Amino acid sequence: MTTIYDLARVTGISKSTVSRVVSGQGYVSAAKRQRILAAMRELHYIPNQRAKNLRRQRTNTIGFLLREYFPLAGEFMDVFVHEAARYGFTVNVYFTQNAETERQTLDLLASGALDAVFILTRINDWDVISRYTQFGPIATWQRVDRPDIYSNYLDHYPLYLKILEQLYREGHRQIGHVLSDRSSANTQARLRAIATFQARHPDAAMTFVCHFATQQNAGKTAAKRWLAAAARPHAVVFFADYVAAEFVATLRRAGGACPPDCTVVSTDNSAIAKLTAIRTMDLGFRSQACNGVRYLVGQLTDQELAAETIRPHWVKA
Amino acid sequence: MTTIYDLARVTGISKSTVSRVVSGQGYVSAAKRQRILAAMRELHYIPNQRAKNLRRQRTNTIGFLLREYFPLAGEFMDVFVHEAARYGFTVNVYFTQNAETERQTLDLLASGALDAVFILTRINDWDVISRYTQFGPIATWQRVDRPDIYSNYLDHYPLYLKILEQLYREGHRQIGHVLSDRSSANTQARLRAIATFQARHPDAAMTFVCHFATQQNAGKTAAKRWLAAAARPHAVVFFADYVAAEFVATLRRAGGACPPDCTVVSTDNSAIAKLTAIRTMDLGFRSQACNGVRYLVGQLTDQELAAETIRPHWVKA
DNA sequence: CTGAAAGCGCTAACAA
DNA sequence: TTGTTAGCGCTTTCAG
Repeated sequence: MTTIYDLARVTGISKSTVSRVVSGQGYVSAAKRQRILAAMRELHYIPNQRAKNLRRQRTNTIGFLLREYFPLAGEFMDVFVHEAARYGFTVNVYFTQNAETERQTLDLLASGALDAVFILTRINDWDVISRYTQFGPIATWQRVDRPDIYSNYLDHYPLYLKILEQLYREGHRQIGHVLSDRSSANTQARLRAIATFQARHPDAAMTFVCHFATQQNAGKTAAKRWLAAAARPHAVVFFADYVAAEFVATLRRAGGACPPDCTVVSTDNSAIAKLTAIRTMDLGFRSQACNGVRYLVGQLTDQELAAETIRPHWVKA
Repeated sequence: MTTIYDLARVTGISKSTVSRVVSGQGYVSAAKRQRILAAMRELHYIPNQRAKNLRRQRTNTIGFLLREYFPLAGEFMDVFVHEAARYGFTVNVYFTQNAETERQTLDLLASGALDAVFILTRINDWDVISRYTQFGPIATWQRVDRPDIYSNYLDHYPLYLKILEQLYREGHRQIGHVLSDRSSANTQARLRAIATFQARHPDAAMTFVCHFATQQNAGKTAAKRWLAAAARPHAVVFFADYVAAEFVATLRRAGGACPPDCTVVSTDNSAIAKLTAIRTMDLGFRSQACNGVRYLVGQLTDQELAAETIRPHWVKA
């Protein structure tokens, strides 16, 4: 490993001048710069990142935290990593699994291993997570209203209402709902939308409602319940494309087809929706990923990076 | 930020003794240990990772390189990150995009930002990549035979032959092939299997062969070709579940169904195959991910970590 | 068992 | 424009 010290020794120029050339900061005479540059090439000099990190108190690394893997997480990460790279940041992935591990991972912020953290799906209370903002900026995909945690969320209430109204217009009077965990803010918004819709249209039956904490097997279970239901809803709205796709696949295995047996609607616009031809509404996760990065980078570099505007829209099949 | 120095000052004990307690290395009297431990708690001490990294010439970070995202990459990473975490390593994700960027990313090995590198999909020649092994161990998902780069590959030749024989046994005499890039070692193995099969069964027609460099839109294009083909093969084997799924979706949009119009077989055992009920053979990518991690960690920590044996098998739909 | 001291490789304030 | 110097926070000999 060639170091800056070697370059200084070989060229007979001081370490600091070499450092100036290497980092491109400060004035150096053309003659010396050339000599140093030549030596750099000759000795295959590559600056030591670890030393830089210690010295500058930065690692240019963002932690990407999620409880566990789900297909959309991969697509989200794709966008996130690309956007971070644009600003010279790299992304470290962590599966948090439980509250304890999540806290330990957040400690990496305090230890200086991470400059910032993005939480795709959380475990601990926001109060707990919030404490870590003293060590670095935190952003999340989830919906929170806190001054210290950035959340680029969308209110699901009007959107869900829009979906329901659309189905009503198409003639559906029995609509099922497959929702995420009850505690999630988005689920609560959707439940409120259901209540509003119900009040508006007393002729619509909204009795089929399921909740799932994870995406794994949710679609399968929902399909079984649908098959066993006394009054099967002819339209079901899902909280994730993956779950919707699993629902469709399970139904198909049981000899059904969606449609006509059941109209399936979801809200991600993921690769899976495209493949399985599920009707889906794009809620702008790609923009949310970009905005998350921009907020974090903005905080770290003390600048205001413009956020992309999220435009939810139906994806034509 | 509390440092080891603060702890020393507060307790009146030397830095080195504090360090011994913090790192758990070396002998320290019970009394002093208690005093230090108490101070650590009181001052919320968290060791600085950047300083540690510089000092120990290690970051405990593995770089995960891929050209671009594809659904299976996400599932692969899921396993990879979990396995790395078991050994105390964290994973940094990089999209390499072009040869130049890939080289720059490999430079991170030389800069000490990364301890080791795993290459899911490469761009540069192995000769180029090989040079970086002087800076740290390199493993890959791709098939290579080199002493310095670890590759936990599977010979696709016998497996592909097995798939073809199975289809033949089921009565198929016209089999199509959707393959990856011609330059890939796996594709070459599959082409050899096709040749062998052809020689063995002259009554089988193997005229439908497509090659695709990326997974994006490959299935769609293949479907269009299939629809336009003079003699449509009633069975097609794909190099990736995602591509197979896109093929099926495109055909379905055109009014077809697989089966009976076309039997679709693939080789990943991904989440998508499960959702779309595609017949697929598990080639053990999960084990390959684990083995990749184990090799790299083994090299870094100078031990021999047992590799999982890969057992390819049909996945029952 | 403990402390002093050297140093990982780089940066930046300050002086010249 | 350049060099000297003082660290960043931690680990690890080496004496004591």
